[in-house]
Amino acid sequence: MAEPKHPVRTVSRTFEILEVIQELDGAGVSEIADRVDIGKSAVHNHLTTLANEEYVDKDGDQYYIGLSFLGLGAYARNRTPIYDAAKAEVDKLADETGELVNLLVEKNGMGIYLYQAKGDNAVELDTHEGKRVRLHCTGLGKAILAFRPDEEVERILTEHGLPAETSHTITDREEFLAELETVREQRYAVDREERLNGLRCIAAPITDDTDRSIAAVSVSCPVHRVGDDRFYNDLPEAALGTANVIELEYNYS
Amino acid sequence: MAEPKHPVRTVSRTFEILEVIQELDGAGVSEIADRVDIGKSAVHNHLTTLANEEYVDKDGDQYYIGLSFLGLGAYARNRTPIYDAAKAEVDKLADETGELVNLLVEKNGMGIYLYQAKGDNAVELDTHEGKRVRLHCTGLGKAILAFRPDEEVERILTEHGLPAETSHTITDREEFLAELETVREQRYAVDREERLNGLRCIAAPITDDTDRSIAAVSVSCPVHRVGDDRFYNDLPEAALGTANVIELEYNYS
DNA sequence: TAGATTGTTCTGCTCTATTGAAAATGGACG
DNA sequence: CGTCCATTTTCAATAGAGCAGAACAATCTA
Repeated sequence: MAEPKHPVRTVSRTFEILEVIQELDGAGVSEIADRVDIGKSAVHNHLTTLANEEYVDKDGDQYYIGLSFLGLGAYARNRTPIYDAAKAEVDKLADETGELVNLLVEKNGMGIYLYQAKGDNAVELDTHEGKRVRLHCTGLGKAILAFRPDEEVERILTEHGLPAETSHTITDREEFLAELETVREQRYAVDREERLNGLRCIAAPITDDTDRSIAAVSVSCPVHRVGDDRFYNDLPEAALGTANVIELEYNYS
Repeated sequence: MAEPKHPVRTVSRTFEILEVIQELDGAGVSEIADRVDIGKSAVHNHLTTLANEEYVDKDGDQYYIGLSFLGLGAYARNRTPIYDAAKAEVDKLADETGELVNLLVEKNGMGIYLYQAKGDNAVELDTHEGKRVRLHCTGLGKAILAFRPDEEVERILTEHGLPAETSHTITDREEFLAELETVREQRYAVDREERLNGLRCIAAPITDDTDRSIAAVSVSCPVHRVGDDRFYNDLPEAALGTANVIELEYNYS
């Protein structure tokens, strides 16, 4: 998006404040004023206004993100057609594997976790619904990029780069493009601790009837608990099966 | 919440715009300017600013709620302790009954749907996660109010009133309080088309160790498909069982 | 009790958001 | 192809809104 010609600064500041509150997991006026570059009284004015409309909860001297955002967030998610088609299947896969199952979509070159379901043994991660991640360092992202036109992949890689998240992250462009080729061949992507140490995933793309990816599902599990046998044999099959069912649901109903 | 002494009007206007977009399910500049009482160019400035930060998606001339809100919304929900304890059980209940299962919490005297899971035969409703409803007209709300101190109930009823949503809504205060007594006795609440014609629900409260309600779960189903037998015998048992498991999970872990 | 920290209120100044009109844009239709 | 109409987008001027800073209140610590 091009820079707005006449930005409304107050709006940006408001969301800046909200993001700080989220980051700090609840915060007070002074604390926020330190991080956002405006005075205490201005922050205070913002917060009382937001609290009045229930966009933040005030508990004593601490302010928290309000549940009103759930209305907007859930609404935005429900508008995403793939969500409706995928949710039940993602739940089922989490149930069957016992692991953490994720659904990711691409928006403006970044990945957004649209939904996740926890199986009984699911790892606890830093991911949560709505979280944004770079595409190159997750299995999900690779699965999505593998089924996009070359020029689109180039554009995204150029815009967002390939910074290393762990020592396993693929940071070389050529190497990454070769990896996408592999993904295309086997129709699923593997994340070998490329975003988080100790975590690996199997991800399968969900494509439309022109074979363009619109989302991806993954099963994430800790390296030390799930051995190679299950990881390289059972999980790809499970993920592919789920992706397939979702595709059918999405494309033909 | 008391009226802010120094409200930041721009913030209110921004959220007003966002709510209009949600209500209209996507809207253009003029359309929004008609509903919000400010000029087109001002609306345009707001929208470009919001789009720049990806809080709205621009598609041609239409603006839509952006997925960035999912991050804030899901975060707010995860901060609600009952969510984590309840989600898996709600899913299970939806699976077993095949109906629509809801989880509601109270905030500032109103009900907020925190989560819902659809069974195979689930009705399609106007409810969605994050939606706010008055407590008096839903089984969920009655289940929550029944396990709150009298003075709190009085305060909420006074603040929000008991407007009729359908011809079955209980609008008389005395009658409503008597209904709560019944709910306390049987430990579940029945919604007999009190919020929507053709829809009835069984709702069970989820209480903490002082027997104060913190949420409620319900099973919703259409009158014409689910007969009295199943409705009055099977569903209460199922809902109570689920509420019970959630309580254990919530209070002792 | 003094001192430190944080939240809240207040006032005037500055700069921002808004208005209103005019210029682009993009269909729809003959 | 060009003419409408409806819409979005730009622009300049101005009213008024948001902000900084100081003062006050409240709470906590030592």
